[in-house]
Amino acid sequence: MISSIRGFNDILSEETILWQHIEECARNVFKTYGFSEIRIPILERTELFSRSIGNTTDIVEKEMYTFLDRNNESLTLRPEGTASVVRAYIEHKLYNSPTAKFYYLGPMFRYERPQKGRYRQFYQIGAEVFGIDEPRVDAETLDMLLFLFNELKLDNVKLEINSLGCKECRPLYKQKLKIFLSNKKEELCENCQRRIDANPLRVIDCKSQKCIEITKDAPSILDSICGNCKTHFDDVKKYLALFDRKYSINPRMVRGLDYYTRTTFEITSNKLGAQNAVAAGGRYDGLVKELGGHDTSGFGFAIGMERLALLLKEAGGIIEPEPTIFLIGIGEKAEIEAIRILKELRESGFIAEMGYQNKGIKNQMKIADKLGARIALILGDDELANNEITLKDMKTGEQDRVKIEGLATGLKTLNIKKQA
RNA sequence: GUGGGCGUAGCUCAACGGUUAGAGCAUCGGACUGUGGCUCCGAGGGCUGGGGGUUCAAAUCCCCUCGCUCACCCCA
Repeated sequence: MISSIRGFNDILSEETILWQHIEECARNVFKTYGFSEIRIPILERTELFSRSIGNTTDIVEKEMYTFLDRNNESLTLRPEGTASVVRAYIEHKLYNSPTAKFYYLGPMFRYERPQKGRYRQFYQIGAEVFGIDEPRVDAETLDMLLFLFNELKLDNVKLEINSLGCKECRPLYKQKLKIFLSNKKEELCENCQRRIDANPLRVIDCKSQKCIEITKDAPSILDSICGNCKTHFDDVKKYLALFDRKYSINPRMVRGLDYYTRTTFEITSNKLGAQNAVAAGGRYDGLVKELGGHDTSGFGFAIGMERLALLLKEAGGIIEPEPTIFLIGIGEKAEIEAIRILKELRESGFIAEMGYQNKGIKNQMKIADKLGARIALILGDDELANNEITLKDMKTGEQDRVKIEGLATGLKTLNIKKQA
């Protein structure tokens, strides 16, 4: 047996029904906020990711699916979506549009050890806004994301925000923190001793009780950012209040991608295991320029599809299957007429299935039952002789003969079609 | 890359080192040739993840390997 490769999963119908529901909700919500869909390639030049995400990040250093194609060019399966959207924005000179707001959805690839809510091929729904560095954009985009969660009937998630400052003030904070940490180096956990140089911000995010204790009175980034960044952050909070969104401030929240500036955020749940973020993102004001465009600001987020689906299942959000009509034809003549009816029903928008007559009526009824059919239609010689068909309600067990002519119209009044 | 837990039928799980590896659910067939759900009867389905070793004898003990899973790391 040939199996799928590690961390690459088949999404089966039970799951795809939920995924389609999520996607449909997302498309509708994003549309009302003025976002349009962009479809970006799955493969990009490796350089795009190393330059945007950051050469020293784990993603670029050890998690990318990178290979040489037949032209000896280094290509990479996208580990995230933002870089590609930014590239497309620059490449197609989309900065001429007054509203540069895009959303995308699709698979991403990272070579990591799979665990709960983390796979090597995983799906994200993301959105990006370009060209406006107003703090209202941050709040408005967060409002959109939270509205999507509202629409999906998902509560029990929480929004945490932070500011990482800009390219002027963050290095100063990093330095300050490094000095603080160096003095306590011996007391930190093994991981964090290594992190002091590699990624000092990570230390204040460490889960080890020891490190939490030690970093209690470490300098906070929010006390260290510059005046402009501080004003921006205060305004984001002000606008979030105007959009009536609740949040908490977490000055210890760190993001793994180098391009983030100022506002960053996470939406987390305690139902997700160790990978507790269902969505995350932030502002990236230097990225467009870094990738060769004008000095254009950006703000965006990505939602983890598998994690979101997990939460919806946890919350018991079961999607009702659409009602089905099951046709049973008895005998050759009846089968011919049943096929005609089957086609007519489908073309009228009903979900219709038909049994196989050599199975016998009893077994066909069983199949109808197992499929969860709402209505069974039975056509035999008796019915055929009178141009009628037996209509059985599978819930109540009641049945009646009705005229074949006008059947589809009649069924519509029974209200068994999907509610629009 | 590191560590823990687990691999027996499609699924959930039994089986002290000792008959032909079982049960429930699911599937298929029958009781019931024009009527589903309930009940009863029957059937199919297993290289016990793979390889090696110990033993008269291994699903069971040992070693290796692969896979799944959770966690670290990291992240959506």
